[in-house]
Amino acid sequence: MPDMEKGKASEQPGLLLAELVRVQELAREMEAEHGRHSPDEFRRSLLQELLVSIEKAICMAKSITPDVNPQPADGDSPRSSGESSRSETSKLAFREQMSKKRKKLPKWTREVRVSSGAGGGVHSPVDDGYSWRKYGQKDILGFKHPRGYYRCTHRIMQGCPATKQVQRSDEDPLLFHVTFHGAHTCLPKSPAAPASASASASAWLSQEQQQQEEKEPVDRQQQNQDLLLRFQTGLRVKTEDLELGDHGQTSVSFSFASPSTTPDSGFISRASPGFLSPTSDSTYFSFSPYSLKGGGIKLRSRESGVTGGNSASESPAAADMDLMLQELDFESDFSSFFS
DNA sequence: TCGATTTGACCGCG
DNA sequence: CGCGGTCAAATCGA
Repeated sequence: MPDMEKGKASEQPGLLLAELVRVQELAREMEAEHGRHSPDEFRRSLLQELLVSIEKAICMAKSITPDVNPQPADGDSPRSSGESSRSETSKLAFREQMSKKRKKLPKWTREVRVSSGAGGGVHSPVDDGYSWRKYGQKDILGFKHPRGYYRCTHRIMQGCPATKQVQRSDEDPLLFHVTFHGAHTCLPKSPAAPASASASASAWLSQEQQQQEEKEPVDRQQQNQDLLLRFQTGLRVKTEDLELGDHGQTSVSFSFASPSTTPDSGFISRASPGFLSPTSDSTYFSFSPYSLKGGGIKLRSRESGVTGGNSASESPAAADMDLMLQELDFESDFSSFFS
């Protein structure tokens, strides 16, 4: 079950480097934070994030180390079985390629909790700054709620392999287990000259994200802060909904319809599930939502997505990014490396 | 009109 | 053979 085989040796180094840079940034942030009176929670988040980055870096390093993954892969050679109705060999080929690739992708999970008081619990505010496109939903044995499958919107355009699965917790409807597969390779259009935070941030964000963003302009001051914080606000805060209530029935409109739902419901954004582009030298794209929170900076979140991304019936009050990283663990495949 | 989501079918793996 | 993951046609909605 080695999930993460030695990824493309050619790209891993870049990712690794990016991750290391991130680690460094986080460390600096912590250092800067040292003398300050920041909330414990904030520190803890930072630390946690730092740990995660380190772990990722280690995994990547291992993955590109020759002897760590002796298995050349593979076994899924072409199945001799008769061809399935799903005709088109090209399709099949594509699939096999995909699945083969998937095995190489790193995978990690995190649990995320939404703090919406409103009994809503209707949507999962799990967002990480990337734009995802849902491509499936399935009821999973043993789970009360269906699991949502998302992949990076830029899969086609940029061949970004990142995917994630969002599973609402059985016990706590406000808790979501998010499993990420693969790192993002999609990138901002090389922000050659990141003159302003917004500029760079926009570059990083996808079109739709921008669309959403534009509805919620970040005020100037904030932008400066953001700059300091390395675009932490570049994160899009959007709500994605999973199933609705208990019936498992789905209805997007519904979840977004509730104008009165709690303002802060929603959102958790954590960034960095993806890595920086290997080719980019843009190390400034290091998101760190926690800083936002802890730093006392509040994201104006009327667009927190709760309301479908802008209908903002919410109070302009800054939502205190109630994000909580409950736990963040690397999956078994990762642990397999350490054994 | 076009991109995103829904949803049932398909398919490989265990 | 069942389950989890993905595909893709139909549908939604901005």
